[in-house]
Amino acid sequence: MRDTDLPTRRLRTWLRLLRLTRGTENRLREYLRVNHDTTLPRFDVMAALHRAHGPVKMSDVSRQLLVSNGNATAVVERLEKEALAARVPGEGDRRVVLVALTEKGRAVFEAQAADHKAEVDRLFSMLGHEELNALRDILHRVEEAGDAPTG
Amino acid sequence: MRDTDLPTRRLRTWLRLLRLTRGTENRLREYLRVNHDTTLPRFDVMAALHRAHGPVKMSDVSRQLLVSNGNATAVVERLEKEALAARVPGEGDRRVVLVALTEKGRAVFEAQAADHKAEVDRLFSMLGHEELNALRDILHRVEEAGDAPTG
DNA sequence: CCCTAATACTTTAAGCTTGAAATAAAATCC
DNA sequence: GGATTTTATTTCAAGCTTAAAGTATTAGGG
Repeated sequence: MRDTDLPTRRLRTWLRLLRLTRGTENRLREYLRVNHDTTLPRFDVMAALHRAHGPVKMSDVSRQLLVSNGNATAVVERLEKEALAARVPGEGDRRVVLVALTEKGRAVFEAQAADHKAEVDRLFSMLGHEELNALRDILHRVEEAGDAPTG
Repeated sequence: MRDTDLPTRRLRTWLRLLRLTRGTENRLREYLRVNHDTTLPRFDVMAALHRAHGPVKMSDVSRQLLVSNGNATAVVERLEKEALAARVPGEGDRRVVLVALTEKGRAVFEAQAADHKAEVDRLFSMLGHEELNALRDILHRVEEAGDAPTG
């Protein structure tokens, strides 16, 4: 396959990338389910809230996670039902709704996050600094392209 | 961030990879919806059937796409309802169910696939042979690891 | 052979996700 | 400053997805 044209190579690479991502997500989902009785969407939203060190607009949650508005609403609703997150009305703009982790949510997330990081480390243990550098350069190149898929 | 430790770098790289994949999937979903009135799961299943050049076991579909058995059943059911795919009972083993594209399904898919490939080519147009080579090496390294997430 | 275990698939309940419509509030424009 | 448009969020219907339980069939071990 030495002379494969670029479009074909790009397609094949994308399919392999997608497969790697799906497989990794499956492992992490299983890990979070078995060890922390939670799901990836919940974990992702809590991670976004934790990262922010304070209340976050609903729209920022969905923008960051690249999911729809309705999705953010739904997941936050479930987190609220378990007292892991709480909604606060926006101060200046009354259309805005802010979300933040509760005390309980912060504690629960930090325990999950430590384990999650260790699991990711294990899943990608075959990649050292050199490979990570190469991957960093490629991701950077994709992200900086005007119509970058990551917005 | 020059001295970031490996576990942290692996986690950050994974998060960026996930973001790239989600963004790309969002674009392709939108593209298929607008231009071909179909969805990614349907497209993925049809691609697996098309690739096989003949009937495929249900279990092979789910294994290939890294989704659950029940999911494969559900998506195939919808494809069947639109006469794009058809189920055939397995010959030797009566537990087995085989699936294949119909004539219509094959024609429909081939049109979709050509456009899909062009769109992927566009989304990754910033990657040339050199970057694809680097990415190929990294993916290969991950895949060949014993506990590779891609199974 | 018959019993048990393993395999292939489907069904079900619950949760996830999207796109579009609905609601509400703020910004813009005569 | 009242009408229109834009922005922020929620609601809704439909489809996607999983994990677990259920059904049917085959394989293996006395």
